[in-house]
Amino acid sequence: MEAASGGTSISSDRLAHLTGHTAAQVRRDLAYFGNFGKRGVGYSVSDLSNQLVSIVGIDHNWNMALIGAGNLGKALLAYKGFEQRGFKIVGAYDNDARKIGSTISNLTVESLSKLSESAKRLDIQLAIIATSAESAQEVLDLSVDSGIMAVLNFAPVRLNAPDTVQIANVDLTVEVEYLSYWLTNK
Amino acid sequence: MEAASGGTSISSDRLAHLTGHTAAQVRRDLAYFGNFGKRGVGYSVSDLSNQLVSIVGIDHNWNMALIGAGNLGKALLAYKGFEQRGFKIVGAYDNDARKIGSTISNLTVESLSKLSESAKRLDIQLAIIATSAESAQEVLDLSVDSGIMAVLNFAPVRLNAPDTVQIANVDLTVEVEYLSYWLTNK
DNA sequence: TTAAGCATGTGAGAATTTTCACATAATAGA
DNA sequence: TCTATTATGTGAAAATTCTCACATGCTTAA
Repeated sequence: MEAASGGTSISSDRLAHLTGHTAAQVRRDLAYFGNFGKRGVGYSVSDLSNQLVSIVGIDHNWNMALIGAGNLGKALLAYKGFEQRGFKIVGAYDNDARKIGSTISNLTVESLSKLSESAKRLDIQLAIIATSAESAQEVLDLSVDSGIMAVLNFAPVRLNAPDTVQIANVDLTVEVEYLSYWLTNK
Repeated sequence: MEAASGGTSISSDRLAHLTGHTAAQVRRDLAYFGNFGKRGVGYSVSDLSNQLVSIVGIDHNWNMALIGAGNLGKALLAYKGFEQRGFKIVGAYDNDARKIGSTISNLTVESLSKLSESAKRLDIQLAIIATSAESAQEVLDLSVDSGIMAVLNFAPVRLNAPDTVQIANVDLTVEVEYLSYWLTNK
């Protein structure tokens, strides 16, 4: 169980068991990024972790803008999971005059018109869109204009962006609909 | 543009454009469930919608239990998207004595020990797990024992359940990590 | 030093998914 | 009625993804 680097090691078989994949799949996927394992031994847990952290790019902090300070936006501001992994929400923006100026989790909600200036000043690379479906495309366009290159979209719409901007969609209703399908057809 | 049934119709080409897929893919996927289209015309929007609503099983309501009344849980209770699509949260549960008895969005948070009885009484088929990663497996086991067959899991862990129970995972950190990878390696 | 045991990394093949391309059915206009 | 046009549904090919199985390298023990 001891790897050369001193740490405990883990086999592809065990990783597969833990993640719900097959051992061959784990080996192939890891081999895509490099030869991290040691034949006859396995993968050094600490080495592997360091390598992956570096590859995924979470070895340094990213600054994020939260756009949309409704229920979901508030929850995301309060959510500790992002910051733990190096994703820090440094600005919150909304178009609703009743929300602008209010403070949530130590951040003051600003007018959306401030986004472009803030993005540059605060070095924001990533935006979270937690607006309604109707406003989302407009907000995305503004984000792109502000130089933001990656977007986490919670609005239930397919957004159009240039290829230089990456969008990850989180659609909660799609997930429950999948479960509904399963319950219906099981 | 008019389909036989009277409604407006839409082509696979246009559906593809709207959803970000190819026309051939749209046709094959729809054909898997039945021959909904009309050659030379397209798909009747209203017919297609009805068919899909029925296949996905959202032509009737589902009752859900929310487990974990932290920030995320509160946001999910306040989120309108579920109810709009026929998913109704009819019970909220937590183990934290400070949360039990409090009211969020017209629902009183109950002790987790009440889940099993409530699930039967309220005909709950679906659970949302919005607890910490540490509690999630335990909460899942309890849900399974309570007869719940489908689970939407927000805790960042891979849960083990019998094959008769379906789990959909929503891991927000995975999504931002994907964006981080993209920003790092673009 | 040698042999036995272990687990990686990876060709080769299998399985799955996607795309191509066209026969077929429906519609509209002359 | 006949012709031109349109867009589905689907075989067949292409591309991609996953699995099998084993040569290879590392470790331990005698």
